[in-house]
Amino acid sequence: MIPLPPIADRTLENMTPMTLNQGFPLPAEPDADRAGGKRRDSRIQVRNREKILDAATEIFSMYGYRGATLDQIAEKAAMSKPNLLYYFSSKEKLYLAVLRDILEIWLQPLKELDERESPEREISAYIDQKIRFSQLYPTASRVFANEIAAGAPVLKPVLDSYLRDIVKKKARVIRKWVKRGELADVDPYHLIMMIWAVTQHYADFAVQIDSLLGKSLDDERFYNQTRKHIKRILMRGILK
Amino acid sequence: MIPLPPIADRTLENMTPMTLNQGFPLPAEPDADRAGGKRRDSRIQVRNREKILDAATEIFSMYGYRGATLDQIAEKAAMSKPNLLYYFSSKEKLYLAVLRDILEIWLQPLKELDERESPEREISAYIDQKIRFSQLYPTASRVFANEIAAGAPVLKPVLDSYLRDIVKKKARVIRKWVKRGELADVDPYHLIMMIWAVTQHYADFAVQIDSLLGKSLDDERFYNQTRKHIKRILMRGILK
DNA sequence: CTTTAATTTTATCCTTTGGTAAAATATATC
DNA sequence: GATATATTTTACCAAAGGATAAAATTAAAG
Repeated sequence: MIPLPPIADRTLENMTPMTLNQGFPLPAEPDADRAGGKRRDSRIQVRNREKILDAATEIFSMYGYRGATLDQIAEKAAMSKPNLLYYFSSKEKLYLAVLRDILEIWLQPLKELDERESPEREISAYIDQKIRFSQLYPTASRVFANEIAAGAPVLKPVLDSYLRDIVKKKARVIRKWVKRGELADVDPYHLIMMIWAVTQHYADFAVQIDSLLGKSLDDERFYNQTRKHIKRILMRGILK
Repeated sequence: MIPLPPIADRTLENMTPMTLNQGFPLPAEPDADRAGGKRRDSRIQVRNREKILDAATEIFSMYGYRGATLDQIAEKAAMSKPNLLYYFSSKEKLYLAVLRDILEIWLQPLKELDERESPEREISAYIDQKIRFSQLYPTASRVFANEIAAGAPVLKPVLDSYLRDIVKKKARVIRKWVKRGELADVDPYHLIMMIWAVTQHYADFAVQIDSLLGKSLDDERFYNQTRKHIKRILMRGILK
């Protein structure tokens, strides 16, 4: 069992940061929630958990933690609510599982910034990865955005420690590039956030973009045009 | 009364775009919802509506339409729920009122882009206004973001027509600048979205930024640093 | 096959939530 | 200050939503 404090006085609803996220990025599922018995990870088990996580990601992405209902998620996953609860014993645990998955893929690209390479190559690759994430996991991106907008009740501890450390480290990399004269004199933090902002925007505001242009990143042409355009302007803005 | 179709089969919950937004940006409150009688706009009336709208904006910004509860909003507005419902007869109407207010200020700056001025001056001013909006109305920005993430159940018609037209018009302005050789060869739509993305990010992800930097746009120093940084990179990226 | 364990369904519970009715109180106008 | 109107409070209600219990079904193992 994930050692959650009692729900009553400290819930996601109340926006209080969770107390548990000590092991990082998020507490490794401590074998916890799987069906009680012995015969684990049966084919059916794996398939259903995946179905549920997908459905949950989609619903959470639209309505946030509070606005999403288990009924909706169950319906999207094509199973009954109690059946869903057989796999994830509470809405909160399900949400945690979803966030855990998202965080992992969200963080990965940043970690790869390598000061030994040229900023041109590295930042370009980073933008590529971020926009690819927006294309592949737009719902995940929105779940993340929602969590932040809600005050990061779950992720706050992660932001405050883990993410903070990584970003600090990568800011140093960028600063090194600036000192070496390979990059214009930009603030590393603002640069990183600018890249996040622009790339995530295409996932988070996909509906708006579709309204204005009738296009989405699913369209390979549009995807590439977007990618190149972002890179052109940003790279021009920051390279010496 | 705002002529809303019956709630049962067509609600925000169901994400179906509202059918009403024909008058634009959003249906002008057709005198509708005020307390029934004659003595309108009493001081108390104005004050309470404002209190409610503020509270609602804050709560909606955190939890979205579905996740927000009237109890929360009432509490934040320091009044009882039935009292709140005396001023706005339903959650849906309240949400509409909030969105109406937001849309107005959100749209304004874009309209002002003027092709007779230089792009340098105009785009710079536009960025200034957008970042100022993020500073002054971060919650409004998040309500907007939430609405879009939810599939724009209310704003879709507005995006599809009104916003679309404005953006199209302004894209033409930008294209003109490009043709005149005052601007690098950028795609107008992507440029506009890039500006939206970057400026709104500072409102929508304020919690994340606070985690990473311990700063917010409320801090005048940080505000100006941010503003200048965004402008420096973007302007450098797009000016000839 | 039979037996045991895993999965799914059905029925149900309690709390929250949007909303109403009507009584009570405050405010303004004459 | 009496009367009419506007505002606020109190008491509810029905539906939705998270969760549980236990029966029914399905799948796996011997």
